[in-house]
Amino acid sequence: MTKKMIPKPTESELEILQVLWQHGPSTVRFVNDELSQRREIGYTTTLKLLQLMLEKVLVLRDDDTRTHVYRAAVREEETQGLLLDKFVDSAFGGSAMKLVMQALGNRRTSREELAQIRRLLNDIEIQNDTNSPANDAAQ
Amino acid sequence: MTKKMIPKPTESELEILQVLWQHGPSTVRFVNDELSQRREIGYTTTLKLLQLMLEKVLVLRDDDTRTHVYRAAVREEETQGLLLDKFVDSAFGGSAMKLVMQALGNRRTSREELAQIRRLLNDIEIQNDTNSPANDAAQ
DNA sequence: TAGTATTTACGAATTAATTCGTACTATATA
DNA sequence: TATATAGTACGAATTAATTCGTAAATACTA
Repeated sequence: MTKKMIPKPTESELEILQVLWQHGPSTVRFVNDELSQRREIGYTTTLKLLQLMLEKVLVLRDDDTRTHVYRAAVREEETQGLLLDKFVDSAFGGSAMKLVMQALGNRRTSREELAQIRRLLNDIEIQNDTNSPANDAAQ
Repeated sequence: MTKKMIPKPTESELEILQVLWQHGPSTVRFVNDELSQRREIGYTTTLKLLQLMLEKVLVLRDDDTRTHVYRAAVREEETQGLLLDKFVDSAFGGSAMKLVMQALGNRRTSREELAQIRRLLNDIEIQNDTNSPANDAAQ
């Protein structure tokens, strides 16, 4: 049942995935232009990164035309979930709660965002009650 | 005004900081024993890591006795905050909200934890109202 | 005291990530 | 067509992180 195991993208690879997730399938030129807005980076560096990402199957490419077009091979939410798990583990000793509290506590959060989180909390609570009334403690 | 700039700890350095934060000042031997419970690692590797961390001033050490004692030089919350900022930026394109939603959505959260977050949300809302009634949007 | 064990210091190998130069090929244009 | 432009492939240098071996010093123990 060989599950599709996403390799953890590196910092640079993540930058590129962000571009592809946000703008859809793109040429090396386009990706490089985007990255260049954030930092100094040569064209062939971007090209090489995309080629390496192709080997790792983090991206796919259409090379029918001379100018190749790359697109993300991994979903945004899935990848973020993977990274989040590792991050919670390495930086917060496994406590997602601590991370959430820290994230909410240390920055300005608008009324709209607060409301959004409350809605999510309500949903979660309903889920908890519906599915297992006794299970009010996490693992 | 030379602010104290914390260098971003690497993965391994973070592992060690976790041990020091959790157990307080420790010998190389102790840190190594702790790390060994999680993964394969040689004694001199741990030693070397601590020595490098000393240079970066991520830790301090007491070398009055032959067996040196290391302790964290950076605070847990502060370091986590720094890492969180970078992580939000690199993995979530700067959106702390997306991260929080993902963190809450993708795992079981107990009733007690939900209540804890609600309390925090209330506090934040009061702060928002008190300090700047008009400012209900984060930049 | 003689030998064993523990510890520190430090050089250096290894591995992974990032970066870019150069050669080559295809396309566009003067 | 000949020249310039834009693209891909790929080797290799660089840098950072991790790992460990070995030597030297100190402390323990038989």
